[in-house]
Amino acid sequence: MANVAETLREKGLKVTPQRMAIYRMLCETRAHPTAEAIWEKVKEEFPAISFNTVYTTLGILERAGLVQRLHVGEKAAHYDADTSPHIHLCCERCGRVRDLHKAGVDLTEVAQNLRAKTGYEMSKIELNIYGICPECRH
Amino acid sequence: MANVAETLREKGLKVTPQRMAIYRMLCETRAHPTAEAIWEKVKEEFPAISFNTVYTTLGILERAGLVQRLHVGEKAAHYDADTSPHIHLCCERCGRVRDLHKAGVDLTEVAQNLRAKTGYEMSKIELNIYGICPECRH
DNA sequence: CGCTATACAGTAATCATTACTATCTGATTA
DNA sequence: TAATCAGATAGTAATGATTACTGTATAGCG
Repeated sequence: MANVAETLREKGLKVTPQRMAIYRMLCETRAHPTAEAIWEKVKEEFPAISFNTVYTTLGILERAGLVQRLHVGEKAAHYDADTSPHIHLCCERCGRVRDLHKAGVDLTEVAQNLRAKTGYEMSKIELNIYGICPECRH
Repeated sequence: MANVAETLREKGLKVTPQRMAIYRMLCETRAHPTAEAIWEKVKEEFPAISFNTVYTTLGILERAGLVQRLHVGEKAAHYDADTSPHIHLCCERCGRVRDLHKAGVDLTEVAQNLRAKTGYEMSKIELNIYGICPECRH
């Protein structure tokens, strides 16, 4: 995370100002923004950037393993620069998504056990929990 | 499951032939079909049934707590008449979704622990694992 | 600097899902 | 059993997220 340009180059991606802005923004937030929210933020720096560029760039970053695409709920996807497997808590009222790293469940370990038991070659594990956050319960 | 009509009536839903066919089909399969697949199957019995009716009926059954709507992958939702919280294994090649009830993780217990720890009022828990199934690995 | 593959902006197309509307039907009451 | 009515159905249109396409611009490399 020290050098955004270097990280992109290591993955074989061309380094462009738009790409750097998108990836840097994701690394600096903990809010799990949607593509639209990322677009709004990056437009402050690049007023001419198109939504399409943001969207396709996020897909490129995901395929390069630099960001995680989250499918919480049924609406637009959220993005996370933390690619380690961890739990996501999603408030059904305000839509906010939070990380939960320590929860008594080691997802990597669960995946390892299941590989031996089921014969599946695991590639991704998603644990999403929905509910109402303390703030929304007044 | 003994009597589909009775189950619907208990939930305060009107009992119609289309509804019974949709719900019965879901109870009898273990394949986690999409709305489209359900439509194709039910059309054998009701050739005039519309996709929309299948789709909205599935939403009604979900809201009544009779079926579970699964968001595995990024494509169309899958449906499951088993509403207990359990793990879903999804093959990224053939798209098949399988249940996994015993996996060393008690999802209900995880949710209980998190409620105390985070203050969230949990309502739903989703654990999806993606990979390649043994069959698709040849 | 000049070349080439690829990124960008803008727009159009696709796909799942939801909304709308005019009939039709299951359940209830007389 | 017939009348009534809330809600279900079929058909179609609208929405919203995602993907595809196209002409131009730019990063990386010699």
